[in-house]
Amino acid sequence: MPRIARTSQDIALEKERILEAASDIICETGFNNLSMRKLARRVDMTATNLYNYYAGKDELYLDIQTRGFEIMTELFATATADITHPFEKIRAMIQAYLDFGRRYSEYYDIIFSWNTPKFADYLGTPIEPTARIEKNAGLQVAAFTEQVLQELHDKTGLPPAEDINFRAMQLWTSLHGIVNLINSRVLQEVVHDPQAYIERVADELLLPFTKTEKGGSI
Amino acid sequence: MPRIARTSQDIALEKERILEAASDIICETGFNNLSMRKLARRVDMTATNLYNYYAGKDELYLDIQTRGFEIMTELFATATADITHPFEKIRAMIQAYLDFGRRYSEYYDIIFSWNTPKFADYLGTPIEPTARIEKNAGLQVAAFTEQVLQELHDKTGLPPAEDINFRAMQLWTSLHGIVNLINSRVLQEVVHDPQAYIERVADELLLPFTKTEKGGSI
DNA sequence: CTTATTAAAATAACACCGTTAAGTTAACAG
DNA sequence: CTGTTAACTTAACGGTGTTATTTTAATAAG
Repeated sequence: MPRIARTSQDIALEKERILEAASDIICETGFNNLSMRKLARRVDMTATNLYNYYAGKDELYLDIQTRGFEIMTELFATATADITHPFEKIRAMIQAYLDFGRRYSEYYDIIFSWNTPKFADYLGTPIEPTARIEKNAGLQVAAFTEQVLQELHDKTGLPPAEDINFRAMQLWTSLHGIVNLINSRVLQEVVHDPQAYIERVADELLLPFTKTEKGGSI
Repeated sequence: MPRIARTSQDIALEKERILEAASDIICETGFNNLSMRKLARRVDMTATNLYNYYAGKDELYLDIQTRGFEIMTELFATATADITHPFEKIRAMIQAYLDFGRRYSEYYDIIFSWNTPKFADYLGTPIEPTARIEKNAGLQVAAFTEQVLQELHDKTGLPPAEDINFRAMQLWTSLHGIVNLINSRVLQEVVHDPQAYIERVADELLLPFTKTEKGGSI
């Protein structure tokens, strides 16, 4: 005799609708202007009712981060799709990373902000599964990078097999430093020609993958 | 016949007291737990009365950032004080930067967070002077770094004079990438041995300052 | 010593925030 | 038609930054 519950698929669909609206708000007005009340207004329900779909703002954040990683993965994939030589793939991925960081800066900031929840914060909580999905989405990006480095190693012997992980991480942390400082509007105040700076750093990041490990003027 | 206003020095002293309390709160309970009301409670006044000293939370942030830069400058100074050779000074500064980023992570995060006010946000506002002080404190750190690179150049010819600014910025953005990812608890989830990773990156950052620009195993 | 003046501090209030508890609406099986 | 319960809303709590208004208190002049 009771009212029948919606299928979990229907619920997922509604969550998707909410997530979409949250993404819109973030992209339109920035991450700081996302509030449960505004989000609710946009999906035509009460703020409290959102809690029937998301356990809280944190779970929403996790889904947004996952979405960000997915966008990133896709950007990596399309950027390297038409390229055969792994060295050029790496070059393209560097550009794709910088591109993502700046075009999707709101996603980027949520993902790497220190006051945004991270996987480890949810171990043993009800939303640990959601957090795990987020983490895996991130690891996929790392795996993609290492895979390309592996390709290059197989083809040219560089980087050494034992350096693949290190080089992938180095690419990541180096580019992250730049993107983060750009998005926080600090780099612009200190570096005279940010674009030129970025290009040169990008060039030098490729050096460990060249034969001589030197060269690469400018 | 009116009550006489306090000297601007006395006001500065009271602002200093407030800033001190704010720093304490941040260091004890984290940056996110700093609120005007909590701060007021700690300095024994009302939240609204804080506005007689600080135009708003933003101005407070700026002062905190300035303080952070000052700590950083001092750490750089003491780290290099007993070192004569500029190459070793650079090595020490790299360690000092990493040290600052982790020991004073709350300051670090405020300084480089994208949702914290930056100099450019206050051009033309009443607190532009405060913002300018903050900016200069930051530039001083950069200047310190470039100065050491200049010393090294004068002594060894490396780095080339035209690269001094670039190398200083590269040191900064590279190390920032690491510190930021550590503080946001992301690096730990992806890099197997963070400490080893950091040490190797630090080593490689020194390569452009060595004769061969190669070498430096491990 | 009182009083007018005014700086410094406090009170009250506004509009927001994330979140919870309790109540309402509405759909469906029997 | 009715009992059950899922889905949703209303009311509320304690918090936030901030402004307008009022009170308190110090001090120079009379």
